[in-house]
Amino acid sequence: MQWSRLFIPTLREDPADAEVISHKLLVRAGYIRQLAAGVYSYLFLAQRAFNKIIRIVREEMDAIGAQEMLLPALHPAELWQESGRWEVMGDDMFRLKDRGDRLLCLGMTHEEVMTAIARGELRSYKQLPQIWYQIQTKFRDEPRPRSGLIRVRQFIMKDSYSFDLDPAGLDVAYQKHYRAYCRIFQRCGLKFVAVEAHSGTMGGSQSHEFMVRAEAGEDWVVLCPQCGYAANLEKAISVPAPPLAEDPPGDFDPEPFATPGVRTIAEVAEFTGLPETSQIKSLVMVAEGSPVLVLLRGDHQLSETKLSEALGGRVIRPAHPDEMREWLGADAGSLGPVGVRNMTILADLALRGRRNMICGANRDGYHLRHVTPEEDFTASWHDLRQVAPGDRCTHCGAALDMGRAIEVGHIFKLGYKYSDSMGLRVTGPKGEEITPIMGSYGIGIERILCSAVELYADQDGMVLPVSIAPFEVVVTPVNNSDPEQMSAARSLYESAKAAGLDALLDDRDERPGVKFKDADLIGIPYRITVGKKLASGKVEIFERRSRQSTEVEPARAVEQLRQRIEEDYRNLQPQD
RNA sequence: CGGGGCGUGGCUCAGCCUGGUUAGAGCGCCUGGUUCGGGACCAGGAGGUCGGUGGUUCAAAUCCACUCGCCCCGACCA
Repeated sequence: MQWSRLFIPTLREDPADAEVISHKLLVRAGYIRQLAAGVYSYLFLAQRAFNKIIRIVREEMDAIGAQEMLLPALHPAELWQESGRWEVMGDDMFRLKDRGDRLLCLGMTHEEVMTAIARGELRSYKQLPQIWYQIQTKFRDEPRPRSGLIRVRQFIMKDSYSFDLDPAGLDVAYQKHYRAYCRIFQRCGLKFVAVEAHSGTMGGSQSHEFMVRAEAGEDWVVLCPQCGYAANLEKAISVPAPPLAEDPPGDFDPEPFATPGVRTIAEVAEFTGLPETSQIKSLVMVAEGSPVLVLLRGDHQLSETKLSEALGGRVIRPAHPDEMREWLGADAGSLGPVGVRNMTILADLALRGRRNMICGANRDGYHLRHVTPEEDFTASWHDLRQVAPGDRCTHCGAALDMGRAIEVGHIFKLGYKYSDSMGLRVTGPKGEEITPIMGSYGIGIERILCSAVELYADQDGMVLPVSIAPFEVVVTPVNNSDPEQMSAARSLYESAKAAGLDALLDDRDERPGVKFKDADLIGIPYRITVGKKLASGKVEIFERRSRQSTEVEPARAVEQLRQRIEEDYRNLQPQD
C-alpha cells in the first residue's frame, strides 16, 4: 500500500488525557481514537494489528479442535436470571429495554448463551467433548475505565467454552487451552507468565491467568525466581518474614494500658517502642449481614479474596464505623479479640504460636499487652494475608518477587455451575443422565497489542513484533523529487510484495525526517531506506528494534530482508 | 461511589485570579515558491457559538449556580 493514500493520523505531541505509554502511543501513532470513556474507535493500523493477532488466535484455537461460532451480543434477561448472574453482575452489566419493555443486556461474557445452546442441542454422551469459541465484542460497564485500551467498556475477546463428560475430560480441555494460550502469546511476541488465579464471579475450582509484566498493569503477581511458583497477589501464599522483635516469654494475663490518641498500627508501634510485627491488627468485616472479626499481624494486609474464600465464598465488606462501635464498644484503632463473643473470629496463620502481643482493648484510648492467641481468645485459623515484600516462597524458600502485570488471558475450570443451574444434561451409555462439566477461557485481543507496546516501546515510539505489526516493512525513498530513488523504492516495494512480505511504501511528499519519525512511531519492524547511497549502489535495511542499519545492494535487499523476517518468525515459534 | 484535576480552532497550550474593542501562540491544514538523510524555510490564507444551561452586570472565555464530558487516585473489577 502507498502511505500517501492511507489514513494514518499521527500526532507530534502526546495527547493530553493519556498517562500510560500504550495509550499515548496508540493515539499518537494514529491507531485509535477515543469516542467516550472506555470506548475507542480502532483505525486502520489498529485494525490491521488486531487482524494479525486474531489470525494467530484462530490458528491455535482451530489446532486444538475448537470450533468457531459467533453468538449475539444482545441477550435476554431471562438467560442471566437462570444462572443467577443477572443480580451478581450488578452495575457492571449494560442493561436496556426493548420497545416491548422486555429487559435485555449486552453480553459481558457468554457462559449463559453457550450453555443454552448446549442444553438445547447436545443429547448424547457421544457428542462430547466439545470446545466452542468465538471472537466477539464484549461490553462491561466498568466503574472506572482507564489506561487507554487496558481497561475499557467495549472490547474484543476470544472466549471459548468446553463441555466434557467428567473432570478428567475437563482436565484435558484445560490443558489444551493452557498450551494453546502459551503458543498464542509466544507467537505474538509477548513475555508472559501463567499464574494461579482466583475464579471470582465465574465460579469454579481451578484457574490460571496469563500475565505480562508491565507497570501499566492493574494486577499484581507474585513470582518465585527460583522454583517458578507464580500466582496472582490475591491468591498467592508465602512464608512471612519473621517478627522484628521476639515475643516476651512468660505466662501473663492481658493487661490494659492507656494509649490516648494512639490509633493506627504505626502510632501504637511508636508509642510502645515495639515493632508492628508485635501487634495484632483487628479488622471488622461484614459477611452478608453477619459481623466477622479478622486478626492479622500488625504489618500484614488483609486479602479480601482469601477471607471471602475462608467464609465459604460469601460477599464481604468492611464494617461501618457505627457498626464497630455498636458491636465492640469502641472505634477502629482500639479494637481487639479479647472477650469478644458476639462474632466469628478468624485469625491469620502468621499469628499462630505467638505470645504476649499487643492489641486494642475494645475501649477507646486503651490497648492490651500480653495477649496470647488461643489462651486469651480463640479463633479459627486461615491464611488471610496478602503476600508482602520480603516474604519467602513456601515451596523453595527463595525471596519472592512482586510486580504489576496486565492480564491478557484467563482460563477457568467452571465445574457444574452453569450446566447445573441451567439444566444441561446428556444421556450416558447406560441411558443415565449426565451433567457435563464445563470450562471457560478468555483472551483480551486489545490487551495483547497494549502489552506489546508497553513491553517494547522506546523514546521514538512503538516497537512491535513482526507477527502483530500492521506492516512488516516500510520502503522509504528519502527524496521524492529524485526520480531514481522513487523508482528504486517502487520496485523494491513491488518485489517485497512479490516475496510475500507485508510491505508499505512511504511515497508521501514529506521530508525524510518526517517519514523516519512516523515510521518509528507506528512501530514497523523494518525499513528499507532508499537515499543518496543509491548512487553508489546501496540501500539500507533499518531494524526498528535495534536501530541498526545495514547497507545492501538493492537487488539483494528484499531477499535479505525476507530471510531476517523469516528468522524473526522462527524465534517467535513455540518450541514444543 | 468518595477525593483531585481539566474542558478555549484538528493537536498541545496561553488568556480567567483583577470582567472592557475584531480571543492569541506553536504545531498541523490550504495556496505559491525554495528545499530534501531524523519532525525544513519564506510569503499568503482558511479555521474557534471559549463544553452546555441559567444567572450577576451597561458589558462574561473571565464572576456565581447548576449540569454534561474527560483524565488521575481510591473503592470496585470475568
